[in-house]
Amino acid sequence: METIEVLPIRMRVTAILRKALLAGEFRPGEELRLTDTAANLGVSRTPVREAFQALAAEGLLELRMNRGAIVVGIDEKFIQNHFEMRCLLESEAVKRAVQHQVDMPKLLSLQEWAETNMTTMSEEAYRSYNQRLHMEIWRAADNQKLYDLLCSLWNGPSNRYIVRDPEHERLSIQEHREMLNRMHEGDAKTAGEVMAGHITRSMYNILHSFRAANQPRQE
Amino acid sequence: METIEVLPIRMRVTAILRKALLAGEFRPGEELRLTDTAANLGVSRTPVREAFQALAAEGLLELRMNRGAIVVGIDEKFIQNHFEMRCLLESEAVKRAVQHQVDMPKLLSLQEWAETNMTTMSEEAYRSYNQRLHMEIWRAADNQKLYDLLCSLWNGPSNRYIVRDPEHERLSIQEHREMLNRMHEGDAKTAGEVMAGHITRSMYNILHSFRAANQPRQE
DNA sequence: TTTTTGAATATTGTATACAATATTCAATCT
DNA sequence: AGATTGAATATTGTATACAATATTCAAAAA
Repeated sequence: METIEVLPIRMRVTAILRKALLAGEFRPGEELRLTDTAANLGVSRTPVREAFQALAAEGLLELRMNRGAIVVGIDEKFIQNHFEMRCLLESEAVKRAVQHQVDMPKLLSLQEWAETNMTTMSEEAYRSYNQRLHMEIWRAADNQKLYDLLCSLWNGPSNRYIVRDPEHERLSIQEHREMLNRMHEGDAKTAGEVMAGHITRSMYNILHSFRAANQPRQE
Repeated sequence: METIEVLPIRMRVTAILRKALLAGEFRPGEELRLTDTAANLGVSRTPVREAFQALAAEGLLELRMNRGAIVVGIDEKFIQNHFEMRCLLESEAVKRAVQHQVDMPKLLSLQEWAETNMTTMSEEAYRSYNQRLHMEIWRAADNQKLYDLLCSLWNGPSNRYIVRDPEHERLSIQEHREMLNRMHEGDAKTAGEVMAGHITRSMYNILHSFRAANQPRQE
């Protein structure tokens, strides 16, 4: 029997606000009022309040006692900070995955699928492949806390593209292949370095589109 | 004018439950019911619910849709996972602190105070010194996300001693001195390694008291 | 006996009520 | 004028009400 999973309102509100915050739809320093936000979304204050607390834990909002939430600005520094942490933790995950029992056949079949369908993949298909590949590595790293930290970072600015970027997807698939080869050889150190390079290049990619979206001062 | 800061109930409930969970006062897998917990603490369900969500984000509880929260077991693996992440991130913070503008005079005066008062320090004084020293390094690392991650890890099993351990405090102060010397010389790599060793030794210390508290099976 | 059903019970998720805190702004004082 | 007070307003934090979902368990069916 198929059960249809409906997310609680709190989750949907969190996702909606997170997306808006990362897209820069609120001004940095702006106050978000519980009552207004709830009214705008057509829900009560309770789930919005809970969403605010989750987003504060993610560093996207700052909660002030009895005075609501203020928007933390998304700037280049913010994006860099996020990616630097992802870089550190993803590299660590790869190294640990090699040392533990990573399921190489599973990773390789996923990778082969992506390489075969590279040119015809939908954006959704690419994102699914990408997430599955990364998460399989996190899982294999065999450290629940590392896994949790990477999951929370995944919701950050890392994976919020303005528009689809086929060239980035092509390069990523190449880098994944390179990394999987090193993992297959048991070369944890090099595999970790390839991952680090992959994340760093992704950062430059995001920073580039961030600048394109924010800098065009038409003087 | 001195203002007395009173924490919201949600915060106090979170702290109380976190402490109890880390102390193993609930059985792993046990269901925590919102209604019962609220009644036990003498508050309404709302702040307890919010505390549950925060603790779930910390990995201490698992929230199930419409079915309350279950207690995640604190075992040696859990403690190791936490410390391994702290080790990775604290080492990184030290290395970055050296490369940025760490306030060495501030750190050194704090350290000198601790060395002078080593034998007479209260537990509270030691904890304050320890936290200030670590946090000053995190701050100097100049990456807000790294700082936030380390703050959240600080609330984990790392800093929950069963009883006071003067020998551990003495060794820690020594290790801090060694690390500060390397930082002062600008040797980021070695300073990071000293930090890693410090955290790892702390882990063994906690694991030891954890075993002492949990293993004594009187057969 | 074992399985299935469904009403009764229990518990959560969301909305709303209420009390406490913060903000605003016009009136008052220096 | 500029600072200060304090009532009116707004907003949050907590409690409670209500609706939806899950669990239990006895009765019916196989």
